[in-house]
This record gives sequence, C-alpha cells and structure tokens, in this order.
Amino acid sequence: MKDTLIDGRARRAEAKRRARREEILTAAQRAFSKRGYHATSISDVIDAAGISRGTFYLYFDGKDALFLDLIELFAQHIMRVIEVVDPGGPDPTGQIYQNIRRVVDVVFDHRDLAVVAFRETVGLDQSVDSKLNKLYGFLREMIEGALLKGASWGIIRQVNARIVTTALIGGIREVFYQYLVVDPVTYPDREAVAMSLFEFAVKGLLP
Amino acid sequence: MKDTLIDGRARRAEAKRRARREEILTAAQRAFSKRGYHATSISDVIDAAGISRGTFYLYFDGKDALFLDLIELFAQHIMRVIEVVDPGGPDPTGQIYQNIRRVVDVVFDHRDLAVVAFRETVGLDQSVDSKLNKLYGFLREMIEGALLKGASWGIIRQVNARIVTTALIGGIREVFYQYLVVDPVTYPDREAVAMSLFEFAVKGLLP
Amino acid sequence: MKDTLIDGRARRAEAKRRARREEILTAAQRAFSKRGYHATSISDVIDAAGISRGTFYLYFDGKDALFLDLIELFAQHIMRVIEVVDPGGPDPTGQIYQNIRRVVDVVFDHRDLAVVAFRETVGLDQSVDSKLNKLYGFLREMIEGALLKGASWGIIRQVNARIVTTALIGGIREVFYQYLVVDPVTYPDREAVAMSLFEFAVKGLLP
Amino acid sequence: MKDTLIDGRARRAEAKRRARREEILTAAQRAFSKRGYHATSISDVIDAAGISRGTFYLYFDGKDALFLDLIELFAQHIMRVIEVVDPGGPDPTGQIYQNIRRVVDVVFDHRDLAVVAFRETVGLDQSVDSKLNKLYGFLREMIEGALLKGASWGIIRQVNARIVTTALIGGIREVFYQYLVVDPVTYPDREAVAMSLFEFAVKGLLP
DNA sequence: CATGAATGAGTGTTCATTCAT
DNA sequence: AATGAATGAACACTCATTCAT
Repeated sequence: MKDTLIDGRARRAEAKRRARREEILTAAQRAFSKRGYHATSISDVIDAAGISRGTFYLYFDGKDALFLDLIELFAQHIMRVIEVVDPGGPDPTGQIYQNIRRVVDVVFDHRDLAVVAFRETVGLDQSVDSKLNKLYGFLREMIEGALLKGASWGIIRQVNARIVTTALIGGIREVFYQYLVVDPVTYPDREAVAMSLFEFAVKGLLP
Repeated sequence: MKDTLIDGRARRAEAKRRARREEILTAAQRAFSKRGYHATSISDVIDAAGISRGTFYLYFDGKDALFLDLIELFAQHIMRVIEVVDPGGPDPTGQIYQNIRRVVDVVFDHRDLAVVAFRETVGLDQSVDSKLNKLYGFLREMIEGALLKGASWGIIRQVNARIVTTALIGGIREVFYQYLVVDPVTYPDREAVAMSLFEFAVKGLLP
Repeated sequence: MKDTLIDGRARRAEAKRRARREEILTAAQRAFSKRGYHATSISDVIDAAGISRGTFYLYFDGKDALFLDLIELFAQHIMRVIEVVDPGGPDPTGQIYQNIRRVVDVVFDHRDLAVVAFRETVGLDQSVDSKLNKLYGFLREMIEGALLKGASWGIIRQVNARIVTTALIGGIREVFYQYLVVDPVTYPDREAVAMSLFEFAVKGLLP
Repeated sequence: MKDTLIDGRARRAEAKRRARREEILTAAQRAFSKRGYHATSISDVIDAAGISRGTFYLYFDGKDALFLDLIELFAQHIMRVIEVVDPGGPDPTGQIYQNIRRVVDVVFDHRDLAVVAFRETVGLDQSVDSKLNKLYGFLREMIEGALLKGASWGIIRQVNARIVTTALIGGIREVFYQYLVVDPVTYPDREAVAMSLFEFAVKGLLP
C-alpha cells in the first residue's frame, strides 16, 4: 500500500520532470531557430521556457548539451522514417518518393527543430559536428547505396554517386530551409513539395 | 602645381589605403573561413592582418560590416561570371555547362571567401541576410529564368521552377562545401566537378 | 500512561535526531577536510551523508553553521584534555608533556576534524572567527598561565609570554598539519611526536 | 631622432604599464588580505584598483594568476633576505637573529602581502600550492640545514630537525599572523618581536 | 594616419537556500 | 520528518568598440 503510494509519487514526479524537460526543449527549439546557436543566450531560452536560470541547469548540462540534444532529436526523427529502398521490390521509385514524402512530413511537423538542424553548418563544435555528421552520414549512406544499387539494376543512370548524393542532400536541405525560414509558408502543400523534390532528384531536367 | 602635388599625394594615399583594405579583407577571409563568423574575433583578424586594433576600425565600421564586405565580394565574383543562357543560341546546354564551369573556377580560386559565404546560413543578421539574399536572388533569377525559357523552348521538362532552382543552388552549394571544408582536396579536378554538377542538374538520375 | 508513551516516542525521536545529526557532522568532517571549506559544497556534504538537501537544512541553519559546529566540536575535544599545570605539584614538566600527549591523541583520533580546524585560518567569517578565537583563547590562556606561573616558580626562563604562547600554538598546529595533510602518516608514533613537540617547546635549541 | 622619439614613447608606455600593474597588485593585496582568496571577487579587486573589468584582464590572466603573482612576490621578498648561517663564522646565533630580524622587516613592510601569504593554507590549488611549497621548502631547507650543521658543530642540541623546523615555521607564521590580523599593532616594536622569536626558537623555555 | 590601453555590457555557469509536496 | 525541484544572486571571464596620444 505504502509502496504503491511511493511508486505513484515517483511516477508522477518522473512524468512531471519529463514534461518540464520537454517544455525546455520546445522553448529552446523556438529560440535557436529564431536566432541561431551563437546569438541565442541561455537567458533567451529560460525566458522562453519561463523558468529560472538554475532550473535550466537542473535539466541540461549546459548550452552545448542542450543544442546537442536538439540535433540528436531531429536526427532520430529523420532516421526513423527513412527506409532502405529495395530496387528489386515493387515500384522502387515509389519507395524513393515515399521516403521523401515522410521526410517532408517530419520537417514540417517539427519546423523549429528542422531549422535548428539546418541552420548550423558543420564546424560548430567537436561534439555537435559528430552528431550532425552522424545524421548526414546516415542519409548519405542511404542515398549513395540506393544510387549504386539502382545503377547496378539499370534503374538509374551511372553517376558519380558521391557527388550526386551530396548535391541531393544539399538540394533537399535548401528547399526546406527556403520553406521554413526565408519564405515560410504556414501550410505548405506537402504533396507538391515532395513531388517537386522527387522529380528534381529522379527525373532531372531533360524532357 | 601645388594641386598636382596634392593630387599625387592624395592618389598615393588613396592607393595605399585601398591596398591596406585589401590586406585586411584577405586576412579576414582566412580567419572567418577557418573558424566561422562567431568564433572569429576581431583580434584574430588584426593579428592575421598585422595591424592594430584601432587601424581596423579606421577601415571598417565593425565586425558585421567587414563580414558584409566579404559576402558582397563573393557575390560580385559569382555574378560576374554568370551569363544568361540563350536557349535559341548555339548549344544551350553547353552554355549552362560553361556557367557551372566558371562558378567552379571562382569557388576554387577564392576558397576562403567561398567558405565564408557558404558556411554561414542566412539568418545571421538583417544586413548580412540582405546581401546573401541579393546573391541568391541573382542566382535564382538566372537559373529560374533559364528553366522557364528552356521549358518554353521545349529543351527541358516542365518543372516547378522555383523549387528546382532552390534545390539546384542548395545542391551546388553543398558540393562545394564538401570539397572546401569537410573533405578538402588541394587540387580538385575542376572539369570533373563541373561535369558532375552539370549532369546531376541537367540529366537527372533516370537512364 | 499516555504521557510515558509520548515521552517514549519523543525520547526515541530525539535519539534518532541526535544520531542523524552526528552522521551529518561526520560526513561533513570528511568532506571539509578533503577539500576545504570553500571548495566543499552542500551537495558534497549531503551526498557523503546520504541525506536529501532539505533534510540538511532541518538539522543545520546552513553551511556556516555546520562549519561552526565542527570547529566547536574540535575545540571541546581539545579543551577537555587540557589540564592546568601546577608548578608546585609533582613533576611539572611531566604534566606539560602529558597535556601535549593528550592533545596528540585527540588530533590523531579525530584527524578529519583536526584538519578542518587547522586548515582554515582565522578570518573566514565573523562567527567562525569567534569560535576559533575561543579555542585559541583557551589554549592561549592555559599556556600563557603556565608560562607565567612557571617563570615565577623559577622553573622556566623569563620570556615574553604572549609571543611565546602564540609561537607555541603555531608550532604545534603546523606540525600537526604536516602530519595530517601535507605528509600524512597512517599510524604515526604518537609518543615520538609528543616528545618532539615537548622538547622543542620546553628545551629549546641550545645544548 | 625619430627613433629616440619612438623609444621615448615606448619607454613611457612601458613605465605606465608597469605602474598600472603595480597599482593592481597593491589593490589586490589589500583586498585579498582583508577577506581571503575565495571571498574576494574580481569586482572587489577592480573596485579597489579603480579600473574596469576588462582592464584587469589586460594585466592578469585571471584571479588565480593574480593570486599566484602575489605569493611569488612575497616568496621573493622573504627569500631575498635569508642568508645561509655559517656556524664556523663569527657569532652564529647572531647570524640567526639577523635573519629573523630581516624577515620581521619584510613582513611588517609588506603587511597585506604577508597576510595574503599566511592566510591561505596549502591546499588551495595545484599551482598556488607549488608556489607556497616553493617558499616553505626554501625556508625549511635553510632552517633544517642550519639545525643539522649547528648540531654537528655542537652549537645546538640534537633534535628531530624535521619536526622542529616545521614547528619553527609554524610558530613564526603564527606570531606574524597575530600581529598582522588578529591583534594588529600599527607600529610594532620590530626589535622586540624579532628578539622574542629568536629567544623562543633558540633558547627554549628552560632557564 | 596609426596605435593599443581602456571600457563595460554580456556570457555561461555555480550553489546556498527555500518551500510545496 | 523528509524530500528534491526550483530559485536567483553572484561569479569569473570575453570581446566589440572607443579614444587619447
């Protein structure tokens, strides 16, 4: 009886703690996405989160750790929805499209987070770099593998897979950045964005 | 007589001033490209330039203004080599390739400057943004115009010109960034880089 | 009947409370002796004591008060074993030696506590000062009294009792500090330490 | 002509710089001696010195470095006036007395500095420790050497040189501390202080 | 023109203490 | 009685910018 009481308390405390952490992460996303990592101070974050200075350091080891968590979070979101394309399976290009479509969803469902991840280029910091590189390395591997396999199956052209992979990532990144930051559209036609990216990536410009 | 003397002096002084300014800009390129805008201090720049603190502020209004000048410089370099593609002229795709080829030259001839421009994403600052947007707007216009014209001439497919333009710029940018920062190659095969970018942009992935 | 019940409860509660207090004091001794007053945080103390933050403030008014209690504790230990030397009694110098011997025992039986008291010099804080001064004042009085009485009985030389007392205290303190902190010996030969201190204090350097 | 002008300027600048540094050191002595290392903030120091925050860091690497400099300064003062006692020379005990007398002068001529050095016990910090240990090691060596040599010449008693040396240093330290902090005397009778210390150290208490 | 000493607002971080549960 | 999440004042330190020389 008492144990369940204690457990209940502990559970509630744990839930509250998690919720608070989430709140801070959300506030940080907004703050970082608005002004970038360097220009955002801890004061900005705690003001946005409505907490005190000390409380922030109760939940995060520091500014770097917070930022790292955000990058990690975004990387997980993206990596969760990417599926290896099977060129021998049914409708391989359809599989590619579905991957793009799901990434579009992740990005527009987590706008601030996506902006944070896209805004800062590699080169910020050792540990941030490694997180970003983990994400980009993952994407790279997926895409490059698909390109090579697709070429061997005769589904796509022989191309310099490395360069094309890089270009694809950059292209997709830029399109999102445009939609999210430079010229934000509240409710973008996700289908259209995905289709455009897909066509650009797959069909090229020649008629 | 005295006027010519003064003019001579003034001219010499002006030349010296310009040379000094150039030196600072060059030093700043190296500094910013190595560590990024935020991590580079004015001390880094003046140490690299071999000038005193005060002198720096004699030539530039401040850190932001210096950075702005660098962006402006790069934008001019790029904008100078881009030529409007005439779909009715001889070998229109060749014209596109030549544009890409010339951009490749600019980037690899001004590595530090290019890194500075590519490293910091839009969003640093109001005025930096406007400079970068001017550059990107220019590129955008060129490419988008070519796409639309090309489509109307039946040379290229009907695509969402806006999105594809953005993707192209992002793709090119990313490829350069990879070559310049992440995995730098001292003497890249410019021809090969240009050709890969060209093929990727124009031919797409389908066989 | 109910009263005795209440009394029993109260007594048991009081005992528990005292035990808890003791535990915290012991943990604090270890913590303070290891890292000094300033470098030791309340977190260090409560971690060492295995209690929660709030509990600590239930037993002590704060960090200063805790420290004060430790100093007080040490002062009591020392003051308990010092006995007034009777120059007219049997073997007066033996009495001095026995005092030193007992102090040696107290110090080595309460190493951590001794280190705490010796480490921080007078000047930390108003109230800490007064506690330390109480201890030193007591020692001072004992020693100075013995010196004066001894001189009047012709047992010891005429000296500036105030200065010599101070020097004696400092000398003893330093020797202990050396043994406890700088060059700690797990099982020092207490007899030898006491004898050295005694000879130094009493016999001087002349042959 | 111009060179001498430049040299003159540089010399004046250098002199001014040195003077400023001295001012800060003096202010820091007062501040640290009043409240101790930990309780003294950089704000205290710069307020006392009448300079701005930034200026402080122009002259010192930080709080630790400043403190280190003070300890070093005191160590040099002391070490400069200590002379090796030659037991075969004229009046060996007189030589000891002269050493003590000179140390008394140094201490009372640099009260604040002496308090800073005496207040903080070994254990503050790695580098501070090493500086303090250098000073104490030096004193230790001087005194221990004199004790051993003196004993071999039959001038002083056979004693445990290590312990006695420690006790002497502690005794002297405490006496100074008393005069400087606990019960400060504006114009102490330096001769009397030196003589008391000397008698205590050399003659002991027996008649 | 050129200098570099001086400035002070701003940064990320710590920690003794409080108080609702 | 016991807890530990929350607080915010305080800290050491940085750096873009100014200005007397």
